[in-house]
Amino acid sequence: MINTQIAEILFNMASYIEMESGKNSFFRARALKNASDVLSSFPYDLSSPEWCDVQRLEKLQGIGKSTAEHIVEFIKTGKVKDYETLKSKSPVKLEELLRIQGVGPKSVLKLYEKLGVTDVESLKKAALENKISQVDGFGDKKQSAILESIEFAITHSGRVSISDAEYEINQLFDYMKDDKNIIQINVAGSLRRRKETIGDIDILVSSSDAKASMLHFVSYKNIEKVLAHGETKSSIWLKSKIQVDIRLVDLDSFGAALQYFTGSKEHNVKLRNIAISKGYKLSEYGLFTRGDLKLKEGKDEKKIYEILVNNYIEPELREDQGEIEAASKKNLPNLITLSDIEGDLQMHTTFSDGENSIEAMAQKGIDLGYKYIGITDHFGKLKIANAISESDFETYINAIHKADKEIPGIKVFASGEIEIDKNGDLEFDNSLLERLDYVIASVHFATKMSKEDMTKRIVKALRNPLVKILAHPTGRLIDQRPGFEFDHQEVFKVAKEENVALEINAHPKRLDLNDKLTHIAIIMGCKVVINTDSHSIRELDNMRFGVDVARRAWVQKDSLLKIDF
DNA sequence: GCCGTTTTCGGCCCGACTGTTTTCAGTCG
Repeated sequence: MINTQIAEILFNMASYIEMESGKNSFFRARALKNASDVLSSFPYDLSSPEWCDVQRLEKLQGIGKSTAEHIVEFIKTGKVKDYETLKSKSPVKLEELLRIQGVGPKSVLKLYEKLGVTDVESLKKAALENKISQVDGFGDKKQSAILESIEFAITHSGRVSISDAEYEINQLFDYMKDDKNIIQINVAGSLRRRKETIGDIDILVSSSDAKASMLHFVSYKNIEKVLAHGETKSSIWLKSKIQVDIRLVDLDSFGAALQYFTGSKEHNVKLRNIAISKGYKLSEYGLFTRGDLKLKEGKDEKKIYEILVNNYIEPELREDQGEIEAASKKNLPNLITLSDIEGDLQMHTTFSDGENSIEAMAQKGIDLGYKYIGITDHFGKLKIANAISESDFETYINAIHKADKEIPGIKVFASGEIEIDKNGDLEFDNSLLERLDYVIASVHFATKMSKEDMTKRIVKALRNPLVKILAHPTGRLIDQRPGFEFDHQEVFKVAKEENVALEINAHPKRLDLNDKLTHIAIIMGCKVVINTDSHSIRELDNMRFGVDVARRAWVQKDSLLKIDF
């Protein structure tokens, strides 16, 4: 998305400015970084006509005239002149060097001036030649830390999926339980906010013996390297290349610390300002009355929210997307939970590319407490997915009907995932499709169309009365490929008119629609349906990741698809 | 560069940790 690109440019501009030694450069840089944060969590497409406007953008908190002009310039020309100038004036490849942990703009400047370091390659060379440790302010430890960070950066792609992060944290928590000094332990940060990808994992611990608990943490067997080991804060790299930061806090501050370290940064800034306006000071140590600095509340996160904004705000909402205002007006959404999910309407069996039988999927559905499942094997020309042909149709639908009849305790719907062809038609005999309980339509091929053509293609499929669900609407794969381009607003509008539910695909690689688009869709009145798109019984457990997306998108029960087929 | 019950100038969050120092700068979150 273009928002991310612009946010990245602003961040990079800030880093170049930070390298300058001008009087105000520190604050100019911070302002740009702040603007970058605002844009990276901004839910609307900045390139849309309503937002690509300097005067409109300037009204956003943290965006001033100059940043607004950069944004519009980038959308119109694909470049920001000031950024190009900064880059061309600078002798170093700053963006590349800053990916090395522990290396910041000041170090880059010094290493360039003293050693002529301009990129990661020359940085590595200087370290191997033992030159970095000779520079003022650097030493042996710093030099070897830089070398290790370079190695790490090569093998570490950046963010990991929420499912990988969750797997790691479960293992680590099992280990931490062996330390009997621990009174309380919680995950914080973006994992607690249930973001789709996680940069690093933050955990918070209260212990009767802080020193011992910290030692226990840094002795974990899956550690690749201990980055920091202090009294109240330590950081490690796991062998799986995920960074974990731990904080030790007093039980009396636990709620405040949990609030603080859960973030997001933007949410916290706003909450702290509310605290100030109400005569308090909020920090990770507690909520204090401003004059005498008396502790008002620290232990209980819920109470802090209640004092400041009348209502507890769920972690998934803490992105400064209006949740603080909504809380103050007692207008927060009543978020769905996993127990609101009554079934799963997209899954594949051995009839196409799945691993398990219809019966096995149904049994697992029963175990999960579902009222229904929908079998949606691939149909038509998708050879790669072993799709069901028109001549196989009879066998397939009979097998589902048989399972539905013979397995008590769950309704098994007969359905299929049908490809939307380039023209927007369903790639299968529609008279056969009519015999299914519902049709789930999706795009897998010919995705490199113009935005206009793709919009027309999807809209035409939505107008087909057989189609009840649009599966993984954007086709994105997290960290692998961006979604295909189409006019989201137009598609959502038609989905609402035609009563087609938009899928939140719960597979951790997809999570499509994402939180931002889902939020826009439900505001426009669309229904959403969370499906796992499972290809095995194991994957049916992924439902929770879809629920995370829905919660982050403010989805309440009345926005979920109600079965009427 | 951004912002404003301190509103067009003057201030901007801050604490922990590390490494290199002997009181502090840089980085990170």
